[in-house]
Amino acid sequence: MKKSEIINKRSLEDQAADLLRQDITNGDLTPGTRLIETALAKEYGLSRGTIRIALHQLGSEGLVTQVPYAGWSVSSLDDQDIWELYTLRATLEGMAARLAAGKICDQGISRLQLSFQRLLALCQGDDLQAITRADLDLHRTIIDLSGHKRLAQQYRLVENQFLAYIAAANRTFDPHLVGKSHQALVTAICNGDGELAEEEAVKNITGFEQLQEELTLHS
Amino acid sequence: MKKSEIINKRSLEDQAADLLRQDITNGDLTPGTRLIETALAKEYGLSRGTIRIALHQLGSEGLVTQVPYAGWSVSSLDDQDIWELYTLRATLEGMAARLAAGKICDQGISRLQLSFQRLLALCQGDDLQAITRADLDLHRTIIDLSGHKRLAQQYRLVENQFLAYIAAANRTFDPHLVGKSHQALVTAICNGDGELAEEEAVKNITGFEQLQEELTLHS
DNA sequence: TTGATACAATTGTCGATCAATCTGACAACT
DNA sequence: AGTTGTCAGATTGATCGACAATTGTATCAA
Repeated sequence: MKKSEIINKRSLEDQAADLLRQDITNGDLTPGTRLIETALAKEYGLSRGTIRIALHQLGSEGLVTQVPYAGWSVSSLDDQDIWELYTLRATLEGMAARLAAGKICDQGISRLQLSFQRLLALCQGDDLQAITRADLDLHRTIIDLSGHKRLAQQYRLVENQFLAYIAAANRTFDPHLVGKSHQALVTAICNGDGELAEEEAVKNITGFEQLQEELTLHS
Repeated sequence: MKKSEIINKRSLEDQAADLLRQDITNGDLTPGTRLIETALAKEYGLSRGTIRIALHQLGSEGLVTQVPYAGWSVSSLDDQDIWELYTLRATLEGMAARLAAGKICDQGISRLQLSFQRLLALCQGDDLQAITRADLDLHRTIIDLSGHKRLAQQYRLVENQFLAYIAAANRTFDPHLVGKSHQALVTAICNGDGELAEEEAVKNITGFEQLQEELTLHS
């Protein structure tokens, strides 16, 4: 553990962006909410210029939208956007799973199994939020094991937008399905079978897409 | 063609970022070049704050790197970075080719063929720069035909870093190979064969990767 | 060689200021 | 009724000047 990661050296710009990002992905700021630079500056105790850079940052991440001279607002997503997030996420996760399987090592297997076991344990209960966090942690572990910085970065963009959408939509799911659906993926990676791992990762996400479709048919 | 796209309403921040981006991807600014906020502000006739936002933008695109309190510089790439760009680009282009094949229409076929023919024609000569531009245009057309905004956006990030690297490395290639290697990809998309199109797109890029490896073996 | 110090360069951050543009409300006109 | 003009308020676009924080470098002493 590096000391440099403990000591707070992050610029205020980044910290402001972090706080806002968290509020959006948590669902505290719902899509459509207006964000006023001066108001945020006063609220965070920072200058307008600092807030401005943070908002531009979030804008490039797709979390907030800017209308020139009119203002910023939390991005809202239409059906096309949701489709884009699902398909892109599937492709990126598939790639990560293939790479991770190709360079898996003992330590990697441990990390993966640990994360997976935690998820399985939580799936016995019904704390949906905790399950979601564990689910995300598992996926992030796979991305991490791929050892691909840019892939991780692009995945984070998709994931954050995805989170903002999920949090706002307030959807529910069956805890039992979540745990099982990851079994094949985890074992494929641990076995070093890249092709199968990629296939399972994609199946994992598009499976949820189908589930999503069924649910929306009712409305 | 929307009139709103003709009238110049772009903010100075964006325009400054565009200019810098172009200089970097063109190779006018080589990796490692230091960028000083005050100097740029004076050079562009803009205030420091405006330049600052442009630099932050380019930073999130991976084109420039920031060392706190020390300065900005044009990003340099090591072997790992190059590998990341190749693999990520292959995956994204593969996805785009698959999607494009799945929704190909007559107009799309026309656009694709036109772009491809232009590339073929240029490959008879030896204007390497023109060939590169035509090559990029063909790839961008495929990305466009996928109808996936986020995919296009993420691809652009990879492409720009790629361009900066290529421009700095000043590599050469055989004009004849470039034209032929795209034939299978184009026909696969026009035939609506998504699986094949994805495969060919990936093969297209990783083929260049192998070529790259051979070249680096000499050094 | 090492360490301490001083100094210059550069970014980090702030605050104030004015211009440009969007928004909404309301009046005027057809 | 529906369109157009006008006005005031809100918000961003952009500039400037100032100072603090940090890094990098050169210098000198032990």
